Amino acid sequence: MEEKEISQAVIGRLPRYYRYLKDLKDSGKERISSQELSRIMKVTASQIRQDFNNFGGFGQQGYGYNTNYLYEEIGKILGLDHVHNMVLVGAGNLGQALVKYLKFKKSGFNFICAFDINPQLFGQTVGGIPIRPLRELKDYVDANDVDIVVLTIPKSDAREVAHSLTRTNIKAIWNFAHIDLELPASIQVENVHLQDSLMKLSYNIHRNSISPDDDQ
Amino acid sequence: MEEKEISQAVIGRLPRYYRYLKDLKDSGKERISSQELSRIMKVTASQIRQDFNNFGGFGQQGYGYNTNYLYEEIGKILGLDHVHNMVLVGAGNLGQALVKYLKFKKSGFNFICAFDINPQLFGQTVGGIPIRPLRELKDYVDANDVDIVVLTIPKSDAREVAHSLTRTNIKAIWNFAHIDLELPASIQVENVHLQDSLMKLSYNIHRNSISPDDDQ
DNA sequence: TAGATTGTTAATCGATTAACAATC
DNA sequence: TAGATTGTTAATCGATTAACAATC
Repeated sequence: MEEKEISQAVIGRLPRYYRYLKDLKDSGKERISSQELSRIMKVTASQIRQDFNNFGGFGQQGYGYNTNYLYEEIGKILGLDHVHNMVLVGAGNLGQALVKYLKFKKSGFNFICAFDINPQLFGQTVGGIPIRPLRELKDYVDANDVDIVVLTIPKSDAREVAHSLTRTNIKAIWNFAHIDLELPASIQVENVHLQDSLMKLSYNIHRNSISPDDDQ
Repeated sequence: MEEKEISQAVIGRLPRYYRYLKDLKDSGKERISSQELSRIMKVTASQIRQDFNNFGGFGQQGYGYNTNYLYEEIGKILGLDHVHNMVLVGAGNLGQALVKYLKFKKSGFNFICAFDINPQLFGQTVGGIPIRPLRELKDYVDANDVDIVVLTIPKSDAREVAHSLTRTNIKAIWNFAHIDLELPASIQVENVHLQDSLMKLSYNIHRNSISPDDDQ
C-alpha cells in the first residue's frame, strides 16, 4: 500500500510526453521505443524509461511502447479522464482570455462561473458563464461542486480571497497573482508567475550578450 | 574572464528573492540576515547565501545584507535595468491581455507593435499600440529594435513564425504556444505552457485524493 | 531461437544543506 | 574586543545517466 512519492521533476515532464505521444498516435505511429522517442524529444532514453517506470511497466521488452496505450495511461496518471469544475476569480482581460481559451479547447477543465468586484460586470457573461459579485464566492463554492479556483486578481486582493477559501472543499488554486499563497496542504497551489518568467527571459538575454563567445 | 555557468535552478529563484526584497525595503527594513530571510521565504539560509554568492558578495559579515542594495543588484543581474522592446504576435484574447497588463505595470517590458492574421484587426490598436498584418512582421523586426517576440498564436502557426525569425536580430521569444520551438542558440526561448501547468495541477489533485492519509 | 528493448540496479553528476573559518 | 553573520569548503542528498540482466 506504501506508494513511493514521485518527484515533481518527473510530474513536470509528463505533459510534454503526453503532447508528443498525441502527435505520434495522431500521425498513425503505433509503437515507439524509448530510443526513438529519445531522439525526437531530445532527452535520454534512460530518463524516459525511468520516468514511465515510476508508474509501472507500460512497455514490452523487445517491442517498445504502444503509443496509444501509453498516451491513454499518461492521461490517466495526470487525471485528465476526470472533468474539473473551475471558477474564475477576477474577470479582467487575463481571466476572460483563460475562460475563452479553455472553452474553445473543450478540455476537461470546465469553467462554471466567474466573480469580480466591478459592479459593471455583474450579470454579464464571459464565454457563456455568468459574472457574479466577488462577495458571493464563498457561498457559491460551498453550494456547488468546485474543484479549482483560478485567481487572476491583483496581489493585494489575492491573499484575502485565498484565506476565505481555506475552509472550503476546493481542491486547488491556479494562481496568476504575483504572490505566494498560504493554504492548508489539502489545497494544491499551482503558480503561473508571468513576471518571473519574463525576468528569467531577461536574465538569459543579458547573460548571452555579456559573454557573446561562450555559446550556451 | 572565465565565468562559471550559473544553473537555471538558481536563476529561477532570483525573481522570488527580488519580490520579497522589494516588499522588505518598501516596508522600511534596511538590513536582513540570511537566517531571517530564510524564515520568511521558507528556504534554507545556506541556499540563500549560496545563491547570492554565485554573483559575488553582496553581504557583510556580522551585519547581513542591505535590503535596498541587494534588491538593486538582483535587478541588475536579471537585466531589469534595461528597457526591452517587445512585439506581440497574435492579438487574440490572451495577447491583448498581456499587452494591457504590461502597459499597466509600466515595467521595462515595452510593447511597440502587434501582429495578427485577422484583417478585421488591421489598423486597430491594443493598449495604444497598432495591430498590423502578420506578413509585415519580418520587415518590421528587421527595421526596428525588437528584443522579444511574444507568441500567442495557435501551435499550427507558431513553428512557421519562429522559423521566419531565425535570421533576425531578436534576442528572445516568450512562447505561449503549446509547442517546442527550434531556434538557434542566439535566440532564447522561454515557454509558458498553460496546459502543462493545468495538467500538473490535475495530477497533484488526484495524487492526494487517491491516498488521502499521506499528507504531502 | 536470436535480436531487440524494456525494467531495474549501479554509477555519476549536480544541487542542496551543513559546517566553520574569515571578518566585519 | 566579542558577537554575529557572511563567504566558502565539505558532506549529503536526490536526480540523471549508464549498464545489463530479464524477457518478449
